[in-house]
Amino acid sequence: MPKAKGHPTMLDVAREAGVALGTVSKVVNRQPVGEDYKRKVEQAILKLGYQYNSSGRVLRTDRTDTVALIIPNTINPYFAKLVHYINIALERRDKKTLLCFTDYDKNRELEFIRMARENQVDGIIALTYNAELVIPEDIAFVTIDRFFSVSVPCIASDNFGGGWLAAHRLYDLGCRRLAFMRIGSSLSNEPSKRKEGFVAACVELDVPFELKILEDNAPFGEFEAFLSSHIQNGRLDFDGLFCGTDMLAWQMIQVLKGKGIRVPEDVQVIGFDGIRMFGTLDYTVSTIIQPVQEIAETAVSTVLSSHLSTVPSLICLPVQYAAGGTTRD
Amino acid sequence: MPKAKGHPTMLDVAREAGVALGTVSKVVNRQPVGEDYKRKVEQAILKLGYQYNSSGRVLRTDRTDTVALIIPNTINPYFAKLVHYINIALERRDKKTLLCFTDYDKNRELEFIRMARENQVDGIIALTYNAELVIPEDIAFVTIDRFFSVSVPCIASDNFGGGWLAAHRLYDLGCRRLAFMRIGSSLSNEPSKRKEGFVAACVELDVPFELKILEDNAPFGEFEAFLSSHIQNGRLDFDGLFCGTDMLAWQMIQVLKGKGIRVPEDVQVIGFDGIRMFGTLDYTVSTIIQPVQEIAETAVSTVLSSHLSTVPSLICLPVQYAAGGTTRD
DNA sequence: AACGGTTCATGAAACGTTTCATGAACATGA
DNA sequence: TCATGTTCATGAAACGTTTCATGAACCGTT
Repeated sequence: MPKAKGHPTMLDVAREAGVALGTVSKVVNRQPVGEDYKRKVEQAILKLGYQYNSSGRVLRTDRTDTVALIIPNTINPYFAKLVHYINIALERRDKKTLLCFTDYDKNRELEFIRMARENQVDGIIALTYNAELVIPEDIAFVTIDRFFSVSVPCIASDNFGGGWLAAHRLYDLGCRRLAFMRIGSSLSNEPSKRKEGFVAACVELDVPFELKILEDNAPFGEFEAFLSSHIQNGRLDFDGLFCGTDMLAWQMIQVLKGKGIRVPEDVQVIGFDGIRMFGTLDYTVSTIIQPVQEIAETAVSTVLSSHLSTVPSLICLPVQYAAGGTTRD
Repeated sequence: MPKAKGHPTMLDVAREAGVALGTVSKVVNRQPVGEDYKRKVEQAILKLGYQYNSSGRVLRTDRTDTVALIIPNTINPYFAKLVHYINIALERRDKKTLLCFTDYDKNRELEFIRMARENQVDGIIALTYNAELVIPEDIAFVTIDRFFSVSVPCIASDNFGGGWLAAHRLYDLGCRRLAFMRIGSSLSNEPSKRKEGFVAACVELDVPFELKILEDNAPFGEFEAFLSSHIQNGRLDFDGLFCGTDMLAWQMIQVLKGKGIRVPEDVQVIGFDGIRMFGTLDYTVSTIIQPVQEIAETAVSTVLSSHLSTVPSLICLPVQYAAGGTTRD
């Protein structure tokens, strides 16, 4: 008779079935077991309503089948998409997702990493803006969009190529004077390379260009002032604008419209990310699409295999251009 | 000397410090311990680089400090906000979030619940569209936006009141003929009450109204056909439109504009949710704002206390109206 | 000095699983 | 028939923590 206490255990099942504890374990784990033993165990499991309890295995084997995911939030649709596809990719491999939103708070990040280690996670995937973060060496760690060191694999899209592509596309669409805008100057991460690619293409095309990079918490009005300073007699003195993110592009388009500048007639605008309005509609700005699903898939497969082999230190995945009505294509 | 094998354990710390195992446990758990003992243990922890391992505690106490969260996706910004605030609320209580995106797939839901139980989670918070879901009785369970039974607490915003408010607001803004649109007819859940509230207000105000409810996977064109059928000589025969979600409202506004109907001059439109474009900007449609943060907070506190007391079976949280440029206020 | 009361260190037992050395049972080949 | 392999059930040990009964040490009171 099973103990009056909590749920029945493998031992209870073994007694009920008249077999050994180890046999029950094998049946539960689908290891080879004689037919009649298997049948007896399965009947006992049904009869007692036995439920597997993973805590025993975790203690014994240190295997939790859990990956921790660190990301600032899901309010930003790019992050939301990442979280989604990472969870899907993990689930397909029968792994669980332990979630942490940092809200850009360093302490929450550190606290969570400590907690994740306490919980014996199989690995950590992190998208962090904390430049000083010390990556633990003894745990599988993969970063997204930020390169730390050759021993920590970083997954990102081809930001340089994306910037290059944006400039070329604007040029091909007839623009002869370009501008780039971005917010967030303090941290040098992979997305910073969007500017580098843009500049490289401008130089290569021998086309004049402007750069405007605001500090992280700069007042929004500074962008407006920048635009105003480039307007003479109601005309903008550049005809192609590349923004670091779709969200910024969207905001700039509102400002431009407010000033009577037409998009795409007077100025063509390209953003970055490939974010759809409300997650389902057409692209609302012309954009460089990040391959979010592939980034997620790669991050997951990398973090799960990083203990096996020497892993690449930086993986750049190809981006794609998509017209969205803010360019003349 | 600690065993050559893995990380040092409490027992290693105890030996190093020359105290008993239980004493180390007390220090780690901040239970009262004599000053000198405490000091010795802390030194030993530092010296050995001891790291707490939660698997022992989980096995012994069945306490994982983990709550499972089941939600269709984070692509939908309303879900994304919920996930965010639920995680924040859990983290504030030192709980971890185990995440599952179902993508509206029943099997994934069931599989995840089984897994969550195996992992001894402290509770489950679920936003599900699976009407036939059988809620396990032996685990703390809280639902969002869908009522199952009196024994399963459900958290939602005041959907009826929101529908009522939308109709009243449209009336107060001068509308004298209203329409309601929604997608998803198969399931009767809390958000379905938006229509009920809307209808109740229309009856109360004695104002004529139309209802258009599409099946879950109906082609988008049916909405367009519905609108077309209400246009005579380039004029819409209703002047106030309430949509079940902001996303639908946004889509309808695009369609209306395409047909030369001006918003809000010719028809005023109110949505539901309070979703901001890109998560940061002003409301892009006039809307009934759901108190997402309060919903999250309430769901978390309910699921964590549901073993203590008898809990309410349905909690409705107040909504709020916000103008967003698609109404004349 | 004796006694009751309080505080707190001690260390063994228990949690539910996996793993592994052992040996039983049986099959194969000479 | 015996030697040799092969398969597979057995059950004890181990994983790292919490908990609890025990008793030592100390304090204040009579």
